[in-house]
Amino acid sequence: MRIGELARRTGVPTRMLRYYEEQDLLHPDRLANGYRDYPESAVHRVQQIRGLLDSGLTTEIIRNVVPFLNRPDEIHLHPDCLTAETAALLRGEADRIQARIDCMGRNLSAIRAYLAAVQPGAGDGPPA
Amino acid sequence: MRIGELARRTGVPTRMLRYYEEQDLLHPDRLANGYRDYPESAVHRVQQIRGLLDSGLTTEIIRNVVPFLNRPDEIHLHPDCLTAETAALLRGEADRIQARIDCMGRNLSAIRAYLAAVQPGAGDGPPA
DNA sequence: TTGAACCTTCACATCAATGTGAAGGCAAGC
DNA sequence: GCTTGCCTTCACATTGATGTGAAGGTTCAA
Repeated sequence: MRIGELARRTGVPTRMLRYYEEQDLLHPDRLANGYRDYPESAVHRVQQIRGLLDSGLTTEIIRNVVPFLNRPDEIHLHPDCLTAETAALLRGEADRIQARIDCMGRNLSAIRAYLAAVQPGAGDGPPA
Repeated sequence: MRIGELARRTGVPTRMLRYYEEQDLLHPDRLANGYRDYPESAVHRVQQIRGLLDSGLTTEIIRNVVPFLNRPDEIHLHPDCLTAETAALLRGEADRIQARIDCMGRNLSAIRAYLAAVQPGAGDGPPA
């Protein structure tokens, strides 16, 4: 598909899709006329990128982890290609993501606890 | 304590501590000479702010939720002070934080699954 | 063949978070 | 008193992710 359709289907502006390509997060083919040509899987890929970006990761980090996020049915990288350094880097990123999740989880609990204490029964479905 | 000690104890530069104050995330008292005077609890508060910032939240969002993150033993806000709008806003923020947690959790799982598939036993403790 | 709706690249603007440093006031010790 | 180290405010620079728009090529359909 071309860039406009991908933008429509993901809600990500074309400007950003080109930026992600510049940052080596996407690698669309080119049609004869120079237009970018994205595979169907790009929709999922873009959603992953957006989620990671929204979660505070930089494009540099995402560039490192995104090759490993493909669906299992896509064979894309042999374990042989995974150097020890890359694996360590990946584990490091995973740990940092875990720390963020933990941090947000703690704070979220505090917020929810506060809301529950102040307005019991609100937000978790009506009591009848 | 003064700003220098807080910076040392949290690892956050004084520049940022002043910025967080400007953003209404911190409200230190002032000594007679104009120096900022932080309570002991500011250490924890700053760590919360850093964690949320690292998790991709903006200072605006943090400003909205941070008053409700105090320890339960600190009575700081009567339920009366919580307008319906504030509660709704808070629930909205909570939902967005939840969405981030979910998103990061999915990506984290994918990364960990990949690592586990490629290097079973690494990172989860030695097999003996 | 003209116009609309795509696409291209390029460039400059913006915004939030942060770095850096100048110019100067205050406090403690020598 | 002077130096040293802390603090103050102010301002300008930078970085990463974006917005915006110009100038122009390509379909396609009326």
